[in-house]
Amino acid sequence: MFEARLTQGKIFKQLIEALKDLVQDANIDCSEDELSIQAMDSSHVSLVQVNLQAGGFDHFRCDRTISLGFNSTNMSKILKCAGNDDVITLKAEDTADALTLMFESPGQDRIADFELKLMDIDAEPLGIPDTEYQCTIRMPSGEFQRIIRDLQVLGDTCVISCTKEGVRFSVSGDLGTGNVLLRNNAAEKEEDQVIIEMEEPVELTFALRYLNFFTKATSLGGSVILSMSPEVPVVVEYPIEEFGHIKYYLAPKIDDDA
Amino acid sequence: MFEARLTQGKIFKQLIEALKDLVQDANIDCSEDELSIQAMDSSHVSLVQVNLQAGGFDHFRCDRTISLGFNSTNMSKILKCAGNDDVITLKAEDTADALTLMFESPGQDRIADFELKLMDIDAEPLGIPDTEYQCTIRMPSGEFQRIIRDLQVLGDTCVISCTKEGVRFSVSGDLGTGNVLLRNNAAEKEEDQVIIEMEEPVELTFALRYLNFFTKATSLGGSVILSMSPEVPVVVEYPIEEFGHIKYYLAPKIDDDA
DNA sequence: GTTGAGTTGC
DNA sequence: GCAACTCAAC
Repeated sequence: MFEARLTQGKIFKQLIEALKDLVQDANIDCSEDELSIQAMDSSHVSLVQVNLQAGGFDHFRCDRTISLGFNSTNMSKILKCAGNDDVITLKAEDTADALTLMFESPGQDRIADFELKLMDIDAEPLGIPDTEYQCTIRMPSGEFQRIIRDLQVLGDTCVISCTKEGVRFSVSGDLGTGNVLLRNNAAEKEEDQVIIEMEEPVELTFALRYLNFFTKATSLGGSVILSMSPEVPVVVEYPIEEFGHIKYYLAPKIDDDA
Repeated sequence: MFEARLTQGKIFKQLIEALKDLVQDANIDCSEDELSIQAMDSSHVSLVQVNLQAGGFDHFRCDRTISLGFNSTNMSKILKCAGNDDVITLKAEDTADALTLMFESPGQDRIADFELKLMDIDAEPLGIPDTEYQCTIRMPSGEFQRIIRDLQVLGDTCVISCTKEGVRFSVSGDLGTGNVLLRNNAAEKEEDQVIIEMEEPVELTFALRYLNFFTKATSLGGSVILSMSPEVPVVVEYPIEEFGHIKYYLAPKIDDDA
């Protein structure tokens, strides 16, 4: 059987919220080492990938690898029934067609359990090579969210160009154009830092619509890490301290103009 | 060329917010002395007029008078991309069809620049005689906002009557009637003062809808000044300390009942 | 069109 | 810290 107990149930709530707008159905894959979720969005443009290390749970048991296919809207509905301070426990028998979610209030004076019906989902083979990237930008996640939200006012496509000095987000549309430049900035507070590691400058173009979906993960942590290389998908990673991460992949638009 | 730098960018944000509900399109007119905006509201009932002295900017350069026609909704959208603590710089070439807005974060580690496409607007000839008024009331701007908001509950028309003793705002509607009387009051704090200067008592009737639009300027300053004479438009002025003002003009309703 | 969440100002 | 407002999701 599978059983995972998470004192900070809020993290699991936030993770599901951070992918439900993007993917309809997905598998929770559990091994004895970790819980992971991988899925492409409905239009097969982007990919989301969640990893939670077994050690980050307060209790974790997984007798055999198991795939639990869920509908993210329904999962979200059930998780709305959990308080942000609740302890959340996930349970499934090896052969079960349902996932049990248990919500315990901090004082244990309220215990709720829900069963979410599961579904069989064709697990798409998702080979994600763990490559080196030419540019890596760590910045405050709130800042990234703000920039994406702002630029959306002006258009639906955004150019991200990274040099040693900083990273520039540009948009152009009917009302006009916009640019936001963040300088490499080793602020005192780690959460305010903008840290760029770069071998070669990189400039890529993306659909703001998807970048905006990604920022639903903002509340999971203070930092976001963008990794870019020419002609390959950008990785937008929200690390979850001592526990894992949620990563989004989005292929750049190809400039036919060039 | 034209270039104006404003450390307190918030003021410009607030000004645009204070007129965008009232006017769709307007010109920013710049001379070497000042930046001004004048426009009638869409239904040609009221008029708004902004003046900012060149000396109030941290840098101001205007080689030749220039009119920059903008759509206030679009301007507002772009200004939403500026933080309240940002330094805002406006720039335009003499022949430009776009206005450049630059937003610098306090620490300068974030620099954003936007271009707003401009439009040609027929500048309506707006002769505003600088007359003496029979009554002038200076009161806390928050108090004025509160009164207008409260009275709107009861009706859509408001009578303002000013005597030496005080100013009375009256409304009458289906639910009942309401009156708010403010006494002449030389409070210690200047911002709490209600100061009435009067030659003859004046009583005028106005549409609350427009007075309410005017109160969008409340955050620009602690005081508002109402100037009234019989049968001419009231002036609702929000002074901006050491810098300029935003003034609204609204014609009184004529009592056919009388 | 309705509702909810986030953000921002008081 | 609270409330209003605005934007986005359903």
